[in-house]
Amino acid sequence: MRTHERVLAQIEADLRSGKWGLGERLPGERALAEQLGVSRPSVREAIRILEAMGIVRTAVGSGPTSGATVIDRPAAGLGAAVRLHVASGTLAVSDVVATRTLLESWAAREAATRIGAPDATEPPVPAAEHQYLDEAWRLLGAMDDPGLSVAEFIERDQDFHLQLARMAGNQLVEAIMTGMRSAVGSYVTAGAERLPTWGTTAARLSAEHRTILDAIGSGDADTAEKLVREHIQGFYRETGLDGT
Amino acid sequence: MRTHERVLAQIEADLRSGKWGLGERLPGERALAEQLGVSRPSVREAIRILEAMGIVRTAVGSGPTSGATVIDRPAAGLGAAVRLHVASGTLAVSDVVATRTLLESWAAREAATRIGAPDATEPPVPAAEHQYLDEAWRLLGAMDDPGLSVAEFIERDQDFHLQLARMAGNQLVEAIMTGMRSAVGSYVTAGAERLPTWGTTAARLSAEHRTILDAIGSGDADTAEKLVREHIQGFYRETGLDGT
DNA sequence: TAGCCCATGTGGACCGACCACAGGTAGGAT
DNA sequence: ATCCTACCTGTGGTCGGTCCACATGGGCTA
Repeated sequence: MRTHERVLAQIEADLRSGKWGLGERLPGERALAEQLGVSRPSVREAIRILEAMGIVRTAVGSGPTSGATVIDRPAAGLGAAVRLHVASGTLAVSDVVATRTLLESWAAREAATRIGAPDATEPPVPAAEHQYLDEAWRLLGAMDDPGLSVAEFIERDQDFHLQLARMAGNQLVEAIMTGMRSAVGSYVTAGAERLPTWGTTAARLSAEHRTILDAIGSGDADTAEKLVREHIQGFYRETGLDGT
Repeated sequence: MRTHERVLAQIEADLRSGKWGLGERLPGERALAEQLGVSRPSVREAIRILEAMGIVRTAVGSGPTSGATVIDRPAAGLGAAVRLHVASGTLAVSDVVATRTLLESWAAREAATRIGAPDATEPPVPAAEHQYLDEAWRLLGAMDDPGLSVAEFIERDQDFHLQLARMAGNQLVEAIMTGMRSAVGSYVTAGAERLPTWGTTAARLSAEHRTILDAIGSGDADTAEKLVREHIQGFYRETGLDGT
């Protein structure tokens, strides 16, 4: 096993054992190198990987915010992986779109179910779903601004859709959605900008968003799932990003 | 922007432009460093990330297999990201299980649909689905060996389930499934080994596998999806990995 | 002609140094 | 006593160079 892999394995074991929790700082690179009996470059390579995976963030300087801090950004690693493989041609954008449709229509169903029948088994955040729902409505209002550029509209649209994923309460699904967003966001914006009738499309998307939120808010899982699927598929078909 | 990030961005751009395709080799670390006007450690850090993401593989020595070669292992990066975040406590195993259930039941539906109504729009691999189906049946036969240990059985079980995902023809879904497998495989094996009545469970799983393959083979999408969902949920409920 | 051996190119690992940066702190000015 | 400034210190960022292990392949030798 290569040196940086040993370092990585050690840090992963320490994470698993709870030695370092969220928000805490790893020892400095020099200290870590000495503790593990390896050189500083090897430690740095391991930390680079952790950083790319969204496990830590690094900062120079001194004080409590400097050094390598444990964070929780699963979407960073997932997004980078998807983005790089789309770049290399391994992953087709159409596959990403299909996966997004799948995950998000499921999320809508799940969200509607949770809203409709509040799960009493989650005491820490009893009304979290409604909080997310309110935030979604707020984002929806922000999209009505006629002065928005295409890119700005898409930005808010993605925020809205991310909010839907969040309502399902599955962090992995949320992370995958966020990752895919960062991976293919530029393709989506480019596709939207090519549309000659963008104004019409934007209005239709907003209207659909409202029907989706209504369905979720009233706990109608079947309708919510169906609407989301048609909403996403319709947009990608229109922009030609669905692989056809 | 940090130096290794510039290197990474450059390589990603080159990948996107098709400068280096699958199976080709990147220039050597020394050459790359000189071309980009950076030091070798910076190049190495960038390559480390690409390696962790499953974009390249590195090998020492000389000859055509040495150096950094472009590969396509999206599951490597996705798996590492999921595994590390499970280790750090960000992602719950139950969320991973839920996501797996979601993706795989969709894959079963998709596979059955494809088998039932062969898609003539994919000329390169006309009978790929049937090929995968045959392979799945073969794996199923290998699981009947009564001399298998729990770990060996689970290993084949995961291969079987991966085969299902493959039949859906979505590389991202397949990669996510593979990644999740590597991320939580040890939890699954540990859970299975705790079961007092493993022999009974194994026999039931095998029987369910057969009904699933039958449903897919006959193009019955609804049944295939339902069976897979119940199959997975049943197993995780039995082993207590579903979060309850 | 067959076999061996070493030149060569590759990544792997390390060392030591210097830099930029941000906090914290001690000192001086008011 | 208070505030401000200048410096000290610890942090990651970057670099150049060195040496090593390894695998190949071609040239040399028997």
